[in-house]
Amino acid sequence: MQESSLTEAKIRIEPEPPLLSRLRQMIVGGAVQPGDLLAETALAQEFDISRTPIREALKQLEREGLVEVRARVGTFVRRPTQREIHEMFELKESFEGLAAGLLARRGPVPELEQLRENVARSQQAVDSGDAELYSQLVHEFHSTLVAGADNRKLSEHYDLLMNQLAYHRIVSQTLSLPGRLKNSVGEHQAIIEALTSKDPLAAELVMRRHVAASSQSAAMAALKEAEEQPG
Amino acid sequence: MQESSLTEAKIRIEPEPPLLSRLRQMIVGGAVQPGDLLAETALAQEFDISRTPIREALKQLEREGLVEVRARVGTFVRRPTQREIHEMFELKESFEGLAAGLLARRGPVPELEQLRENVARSQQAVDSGDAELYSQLVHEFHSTLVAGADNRKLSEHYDLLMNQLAYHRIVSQTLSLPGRLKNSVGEHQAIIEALTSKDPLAAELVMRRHVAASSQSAAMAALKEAEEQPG
DNA sequence: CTAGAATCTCTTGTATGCAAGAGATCACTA
DNA sequence: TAGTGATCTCTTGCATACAAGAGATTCTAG
Repeated sequence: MQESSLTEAKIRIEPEPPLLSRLRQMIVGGAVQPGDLLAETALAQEFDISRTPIREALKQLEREGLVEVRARVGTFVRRPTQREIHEMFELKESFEGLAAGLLARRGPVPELEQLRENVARSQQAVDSGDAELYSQLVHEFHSTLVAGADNRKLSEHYDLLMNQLAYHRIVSQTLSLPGRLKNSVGEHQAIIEALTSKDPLAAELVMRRHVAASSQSAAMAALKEAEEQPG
Repeated sequence: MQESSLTEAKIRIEPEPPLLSRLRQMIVGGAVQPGDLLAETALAQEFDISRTPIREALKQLEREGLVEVRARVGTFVRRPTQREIHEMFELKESFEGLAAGLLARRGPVPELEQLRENVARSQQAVDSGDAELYSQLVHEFHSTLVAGADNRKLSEHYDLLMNQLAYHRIVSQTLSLPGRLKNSVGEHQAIIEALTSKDPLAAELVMRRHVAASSQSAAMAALKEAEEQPG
């Protein structure tokens, strides 16, 4: 292969093609349902573009586990199996545990203050009974925590995972046992305390216990959904 | 979107397109070096196929972090930054720790016997001074352990990670401090004991300590390589 | 000799036509 | 009516032509 005469490529953040983002959002946002056909021709017309870029985006989404491309049959929105959901929750626990450990090791960082503000707002949401807002804040808490680990590769893997869990997150967060809601605020508070205690391993274990607990109710919600919508 | 009239797709293992595998192997195997240009036209001629499938494979590899596609300039083999290498070793520790915990929780499984055989052969390789074989067995030990966790999503993420670390694994395993080699056999033996002790958390911690230790020497090797081949 | 602009070449991005196959539909037969 | 076969339509897979831009090169002016 020919050696490039260019100097080392500068590190640039490349914006993701909007087409890919839009298609992904259609899936994780629930605009299309598992089992739905995503035909290249139809999408090409809808986005007023040729099949080629559509095709590339769909291939990408296949690699992300969001769709399944069946040769000469069609591209379908994928529904994770029960087993995959279980596996992904195990990974989620590991990722967020790692993030908590790394964050605790970093010491005082801006993200910690964001987490504190998040908990305060979450408490207000619980007090005012705004389940929708609370659900959003819970998601934000976990995202902020992972971002605070300051490990981009971890973030990449985490985003990949959470996209696949997205539609299940919707049901899990909203349908989870009401009793867990206010309890969750307390757990988030405890997590912050562990993060500031400068004991990374303790922070990791507290985080993992929290994720495992919330995953349990989320998995139950996912199971319930699977029963209601038999494939 | 039109609902598919098909019954739920059966779970089938789809073989990966050989083209993609071959291109990936060219990169992780070292046939092409970081910075090298992978021009679609040249590859199309080399593989006697049109640009379209080549292009799709390259996009895939970009998503895997192995190449960088610069619009209207070229597709180049990517060299991970020092920071990324550090981040990936952190992830590796987490992944293999999770795998050890899951494997320990599973109890007696065939993979454990494979690991014992691996250690026995590794000891022979050390005794006979076969560094090449030993390096290969070390890799096999870790692969077997992750596979034994019986979590496919974990395996997917792990494979993704290890492909990116592949060319660094080459140097790290072969160039790592000779003193660590025989020490490593002992550590592998200790890991197996922890895996059979039915204490998942202990197994995880032992595994993570081992990975962290070996990562340190590997990171040193990667750093050394980076100095020798300035971008 | 140097600086700068125009040009030129090589690259990827996109559109489109055709091939091939999977699956649904419909006709036909026992 | 049930089963079976051919056909037909819709899908993705692949090849290719053209567009557009980045960067190296060359030419020109000072």
